Amino acid sequence: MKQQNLAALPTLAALKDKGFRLTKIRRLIVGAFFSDTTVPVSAAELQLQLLASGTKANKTTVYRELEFLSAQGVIVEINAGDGRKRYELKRYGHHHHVLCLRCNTVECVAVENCALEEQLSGLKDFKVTGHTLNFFGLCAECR
Amino acid sequence: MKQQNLAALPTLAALKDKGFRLTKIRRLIVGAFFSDTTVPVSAAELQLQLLASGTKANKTTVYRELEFLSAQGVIVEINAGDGRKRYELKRYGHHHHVLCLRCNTVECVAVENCALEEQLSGLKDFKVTGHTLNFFGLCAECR
DNA sequence: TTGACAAATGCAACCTTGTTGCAATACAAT
DNA sequence: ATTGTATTGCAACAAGGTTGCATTTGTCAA
Repeated sequence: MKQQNLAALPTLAALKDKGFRLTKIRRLIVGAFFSDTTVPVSAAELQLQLLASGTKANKTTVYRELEFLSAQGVIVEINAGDGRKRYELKRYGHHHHVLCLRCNTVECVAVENCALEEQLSGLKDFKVTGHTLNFFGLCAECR
Repeated sequence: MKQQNLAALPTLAALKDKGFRLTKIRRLIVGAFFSDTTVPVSAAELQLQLLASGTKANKTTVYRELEFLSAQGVIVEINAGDGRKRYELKRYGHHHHVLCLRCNTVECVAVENCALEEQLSGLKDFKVTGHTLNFFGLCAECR
C-alpha cells in the first residue's frame, strides 16, 4: 500500500463516473485491495494498514467503506470461519480459502473440478444459491 | 427435549466415569442433543429450550457447557457462516450444512463423493487438517 | 447421614466485532 | 469562492461471547 497502484485507477474512475467522491481514504482503500490481491483483509487490519501508511481513519468509516465497495461490486465479503468478515478484490475465478488456526491468516486456494452444488443430496425444497468452502489447518510459519 | 432420552444415558455415564458431575443442566443439554440430532443449535437457542422446559440457566453456564461437551467429544462446533457458533451431536458420517439466508435456520446435507482436501491446488506448505462447506439459499418456508 | 472438597453455577463486568444517529467536514461542480 | 451533498468522526449502542470470583451443589468417603 505504498503508492497509488495504477491498476486501481479504472475502478476509481468508474466510481467517480457514478457520482461518488474520490476521498483520500477511498483511494487508499481501493489502492490497498489492488496492491495486495491475494490476501483477504478484515476491517481492523485495513484500518491498521491505513494508519501505518500515515492516515488515521475511524473504524466506522472503514466499515462503511467496505460496505460501500461491496455494494459497488469492487470487493466481495468472505467468511473464513473465524468470527470476522474479510474482504477481497472481486474477481472472476471461483476459489476458496484456507484459514490458519493459529495465526488466523487466510489464503486463497483453488479446488479442481469444484461442482459442489450439483452433488447435494438430502435437501428437501431448499433452494441453494451459493456456497463457501473453508479449509483450515496450519500455515507454513505455524506448522 | 421433553423427557430424558434413553440414548443419552451411555454418554452421561461415560462423563460420570471420567469424574464429571451429572447436574440437572448437563443432563438436559445432553438430552436435548440426543432428542434432536438433526438441527445444529446455538447457545441462545439452547438456553431458550431449557427455559421452555422449565429450567433457567445462565448464558455463561450454557456457553461453558457447550465448550465442555465439545472438549469431551460429545458435540462438535460448526460455523454456518452467519455470525454465531452452533453445535451438533458428534457423529461419524461426514456431512455439511445449508443456511437459510432469511430465517437463519441450518440443515444438514450430504455431498456425494466429497474428497475436497485431495483436490486442493495452489497451496504452498499449508497443512490442511479439515474443512467446512456451507451452502446458503432459501429454505422451504422462505423461498 | 453427614461433611467436605471440587465441580458447576450465577452474576456482573468486560471484550470484540460491527452498527446507528447526528453533527461536522470536505469533495467537486458551478 | 460558494454551495450542495457525499463522506467522515464521534459517541453510544448491540449481539455474541468470555472472565473473575463468590456461591451452590454433586459426589464420595467416613
